[in-house]
Amino acid sequence: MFKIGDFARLNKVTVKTLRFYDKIGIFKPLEVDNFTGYRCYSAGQIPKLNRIIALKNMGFSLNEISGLLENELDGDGLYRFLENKESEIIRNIAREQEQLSRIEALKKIIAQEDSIMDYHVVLKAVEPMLVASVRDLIPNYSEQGHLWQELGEYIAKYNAKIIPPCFVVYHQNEQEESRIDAEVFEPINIKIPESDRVKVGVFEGNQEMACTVHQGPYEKLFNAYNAVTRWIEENNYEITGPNRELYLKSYSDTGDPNEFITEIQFPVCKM
Amino acid sequence: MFKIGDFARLNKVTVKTLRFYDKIGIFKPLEVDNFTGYRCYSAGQIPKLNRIIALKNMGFSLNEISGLLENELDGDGLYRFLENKESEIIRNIAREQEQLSRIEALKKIIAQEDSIMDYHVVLKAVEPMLVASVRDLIPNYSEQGHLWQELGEYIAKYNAKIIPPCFVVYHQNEQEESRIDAEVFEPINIKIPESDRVKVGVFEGNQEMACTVHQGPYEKLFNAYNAVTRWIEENNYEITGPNRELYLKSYSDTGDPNEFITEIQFPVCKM
DNA sequence: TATTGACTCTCCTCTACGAGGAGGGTCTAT
DNA sequence: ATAGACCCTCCTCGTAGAGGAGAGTCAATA
Repeated sequence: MFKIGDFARLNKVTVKTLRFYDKIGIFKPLEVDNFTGYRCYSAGQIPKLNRIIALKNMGFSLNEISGLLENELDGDGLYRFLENKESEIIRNIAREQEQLSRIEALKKIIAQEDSIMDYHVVLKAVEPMLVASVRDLIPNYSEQGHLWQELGEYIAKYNAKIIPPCFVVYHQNEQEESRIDAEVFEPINIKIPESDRVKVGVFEGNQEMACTVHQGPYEKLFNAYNAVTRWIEENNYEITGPNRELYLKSYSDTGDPNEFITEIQFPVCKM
Repeated sequence: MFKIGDFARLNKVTVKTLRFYDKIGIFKPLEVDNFTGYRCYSAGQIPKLNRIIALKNMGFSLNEISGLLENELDGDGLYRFLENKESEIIRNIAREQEQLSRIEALKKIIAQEDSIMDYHVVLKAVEPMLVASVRDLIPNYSEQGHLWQELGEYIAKYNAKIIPPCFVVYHQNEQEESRIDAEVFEPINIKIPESDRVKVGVFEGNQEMACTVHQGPYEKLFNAYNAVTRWIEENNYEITGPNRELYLKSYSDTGDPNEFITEIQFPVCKM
């Protein structure tokens, strides 16, 4: 018979651990002195404690272990249990590899240009949403005000409500290189009729969008584009469609272009 | 200005998360209505939130992140910080690879012989300890009683105290194959003189010992040996010295060999 | 026999990152 | 006026113990 300290030394666990295992009922002392409360362990209990430690070293939680020890499941059940835990661990490792690749990407950035963390890229899922849109060719990026006006008036006419933020998609424009094929979108709350200029429908979502946020005038937006496309490359993602520009704070909110907030989103998937 | 729900939707985090970040002070709303307590966020805060999320995706804790955001450390400091986190993640991955290899080993065992978890092998560190020992050639494993008696009497003569458990090391015996070169050990509490039969000294420890516990008569001990050596092989360890047999419960504690408890320990290192 | 040091007991708080829910106040549209 | 959607604070819960306070117990020594 061992007192708790000796038993702990023998099995290379702490006294705290043994008391904790007693408390949660996974491994109880053989007997407890009624008067002093001293715990008493026997050598015959060592195999069970060893089992617990071995399973813990395989990554099982104490909850899972006590289930395993009590349920006495058959070979097949145990086998499936082990395989589940394996795939869980494999998922964890994959997540950690992702973390490593993101850290590597950031390291490269600060090593090269010492521009410390101006942009941070995150992955988000974007839900499908009901939108109204107007698409047209414009001579340059600045001249899209009339499209917004046209779209806003149309939505107002039908008493729909705009759910910010609004955004733009720049389509590939192969025929005409001098002008930009822009489509401006407003998310709305109810379905309204279409016209030949205004399309209404559900804008599909994307499970993975690589996003970053730019603060300042639109002339410097290219920095944000550089940051995202670089991140996408260095973390081994691929662009799977046209990107969006979300206007989170713009002319209608402030007069100072330094306060403009714009989010860039690229639909991507892991290569 | 956004209410908490809108801001959460926009950034793909939960309301709970924003409230929590407010509470721990890592990301506070721009302003809080004095009367209603409603939190109010602005678009200008999105870059900071994005930074937080990006760093979280690299595996940093919120504590580390708030340190990073406040301290504004230079490129070098940040670089070292990133490298520390990388090596931490790499250690985690290594640990999980270990878990996988142990699970694989267990899977093989239950697939092959369906002997469900009779033995569990764990790694322990063993401390150096003061011991007295007697070494001799014996005709077979059972005939070691006289060695124990000789050792016990010698120790008693010098009033030293025995600190269980006692153990045996079976040395390689090249000259004489018919007899076994056994050395029996008792850990003791004080230094006593040596004799030509009894050696006294510090028995060196081992950082890594692969251990398992056998319950039952000594005739079946070979099963435990099989389990350990197999585990060592399948988890890519190497045996680095002679093994020990610890008698945790034996003749002196019980008359029933089915209650004997014996631990097998092999010093190993990762290949 | 008294004391000392090593050991043990219970009970409390702490860790990280929120999730889930209770109970109650607020806003907006019908 | 009311319903539904929001918002607030405060509480508990999970992992696997670690750390410490305050008090009781045991064995050996002075």
